[in-house]
Amino acid sequence: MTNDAQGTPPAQDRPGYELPLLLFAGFRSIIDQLHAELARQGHPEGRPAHGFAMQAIGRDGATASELGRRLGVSKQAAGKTADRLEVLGYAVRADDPADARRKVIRLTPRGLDVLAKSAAVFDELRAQWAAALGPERLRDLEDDLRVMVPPSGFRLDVAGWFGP
Amino acid sequence: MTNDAQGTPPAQDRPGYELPLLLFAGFRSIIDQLHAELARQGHPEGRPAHGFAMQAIGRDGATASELGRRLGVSKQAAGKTADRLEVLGYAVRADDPADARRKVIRLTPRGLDVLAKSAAVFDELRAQWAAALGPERLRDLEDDLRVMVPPSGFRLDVAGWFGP
DNA sequence: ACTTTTTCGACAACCACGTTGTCTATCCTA
DNA sequence: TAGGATAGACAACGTGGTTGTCGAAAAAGT
Repeated sequence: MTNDAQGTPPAQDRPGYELPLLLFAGFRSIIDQLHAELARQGHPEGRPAHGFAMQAIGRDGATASELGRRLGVSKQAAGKTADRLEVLGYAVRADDPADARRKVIRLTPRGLDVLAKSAAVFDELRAQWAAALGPERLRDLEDDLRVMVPPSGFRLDVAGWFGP
Repeated sequence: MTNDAQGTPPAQDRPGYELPLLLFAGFRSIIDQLHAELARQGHPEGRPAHGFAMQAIGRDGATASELGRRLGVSKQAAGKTADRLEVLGYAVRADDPADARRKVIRLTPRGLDVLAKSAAVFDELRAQWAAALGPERLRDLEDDLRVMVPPSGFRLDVAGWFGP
């Protein structure tokens, strides 16, 4: 036995702190490239948070409360994001004739365009990764990540990083 | 040739948008577990941003300007973070006798304790990944990420997500 | 040695994005 | 029909960024 005692962790060939940094840098790199490309394609205003919100709104629209639940934030925060999307021309709010309380947030054609372009850019970026890494290694990477991440949805409350 | 034409991207077996989500979820999962464990070990106040800042301060200390450069944020933002670390008891500021302008931010024993505990938890978490995935696959994952992320340092300006 | 330029820290104003709490209107149900 | 749950608006606040300005101190150029 070389170093499998139960005291200090055995033979960490690599420091553990690098893993989250690499994951974040990878995420950050993709997002930055996406938005650089979107800016080039006529959408210079979008921010990552808007992209996630629009994805969550989807083609069918959503109310602020629903959006908040999907994004893992409060309905007030979701409402503010919707305000911003409205100002930027990516979404509109409409009354729901069936329920006078609800105001459905729907994407405008411009918003749907961002969504479509984003999907295309994401695919293109993934293809670049596949070309650099090899398709099967990228699949492995994705599979491994899928194993390790909790199945719960993706929370986007990056403001206070949790905690009050 | 099955699908290597240069038109539309060939046979995207997987949608590209999942990759960044998985990367972020992996990062988020590790960070959340780290802070849950740190809270359990007597540091319930720490936020991810503080951890990164303390890492950047290091054992030798740093000035606000240096800290800002290391973190990729303005010196004012770094100064605010230092204020917060000071309030939380993780850092202190001291005059530099050699340069009356500089005020060196140094970690307190409590701050160094967070750093040490964080390193241990990161190692432990990485060991969990290695156990679940297999050590060589985890190494592959890290290597692949290292290939894809730009060599430039890790920017932590998560507030406005870039842009004004 | 003396001016000019750079750097540092502080202060202020502002913005983005989250939080809680409260309030009213509306819908659903017992 | 009364009561509870839900939607959205509004306010106050916290945190973490950003710019811009300023004075003091160090460095650099004559």
